[in-house]
Amino acid sequence: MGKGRAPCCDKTQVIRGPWSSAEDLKLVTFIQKHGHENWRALPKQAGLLRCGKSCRLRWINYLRPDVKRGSFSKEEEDTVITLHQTLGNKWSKIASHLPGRTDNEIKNVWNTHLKKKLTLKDEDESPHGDESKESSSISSSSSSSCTIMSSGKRNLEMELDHQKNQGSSTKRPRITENVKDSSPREVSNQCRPTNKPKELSSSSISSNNSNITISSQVDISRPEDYQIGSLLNFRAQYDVHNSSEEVSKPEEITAEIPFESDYDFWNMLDSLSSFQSNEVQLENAEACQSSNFGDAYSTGEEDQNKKWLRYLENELGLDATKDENQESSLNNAAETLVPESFQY
DNA sequence: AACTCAAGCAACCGCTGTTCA
DNA sequence: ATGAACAGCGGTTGCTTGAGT
Repeated sequence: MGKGRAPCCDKTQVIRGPWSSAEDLKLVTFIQKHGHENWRALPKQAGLLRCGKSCRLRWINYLRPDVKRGSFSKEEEDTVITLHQTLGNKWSKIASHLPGRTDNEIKNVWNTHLKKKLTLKDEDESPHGDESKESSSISSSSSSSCTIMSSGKRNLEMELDHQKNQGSSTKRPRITENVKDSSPREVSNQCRPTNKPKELSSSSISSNNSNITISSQVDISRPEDYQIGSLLNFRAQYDVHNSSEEVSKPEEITAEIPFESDYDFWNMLDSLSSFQSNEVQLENAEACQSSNFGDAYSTGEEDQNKKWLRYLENELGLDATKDENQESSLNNAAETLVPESFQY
């Protein structure tokens, strides 16, 4: 026996880089059917040319149904800041306090936003030594990513653009031509300073489901309940319709409320209304809360499985499903993606 | 319009902890 | 007790995108 560990996979035999929609679908399909008891064996069994680690990461950070996406709310940021003070860079520990957020996401937010904000805050405070500023400085960091925007004007424009578009449900996810990466970026950049509303892709599904996971008693078919539900864990301070003192400044409006993601969410919801039954959502969420996603589905939730797949495929831009035959076509597709030879 | 630069994020890398034979 | 196999974690990298010039 040689010392040292064998590499987790033969790197010459695996694909690296961004995941394609087809790969995502393969992975989700497989995990739904069989769970993920063995990450190392999973890629082979699922017909993926990926390292097991890569599959795991993709699932946990992106494909898992209860993953929440979009910009961090002020409460979430405050939670991260607070927890970081006590836990340090224990991202997974911090993530455990933020339902639906992944350690990777929190780490990124910390490194890109929060660290800077705290640095700025320190610089602001140190010359004056004014402790009383603390709360305001953190809430100015409220920033969520959006406050980082240098220009309040731009922020305001975003908000106005929002309002302008609210009546329209025509905003659709941008389907990139690049098959290599249909997914993550468009979604996660919702907070980027731009006048063009960001569009959702596959991850919006996760955001959707995560909110249900968080607040299973909430009727997600109603916007107000969605709003409450999505923020339930953060004491639901952000009533979109009630302006608190924090939203008195234009710069802070978009920062205070993860509104853009909500907006996208509703557009998406419109287009998917036929799919979104609460029961399905709740049961999917419950299923996914168990560590082994597949187990829940092996209990005879075949129907929901199909719907979930259809939904995912739609989100991934593999939208071959427009009519009543959606389910069967998707199932066929899914079946072909998972090697038939593989049997548990 | 073209270019440069910085921000943001997904994915990778390598290490550690845990489990099991 | 030992070491291999595996999952998980945290740090880092590299690509994409939008803003600024």
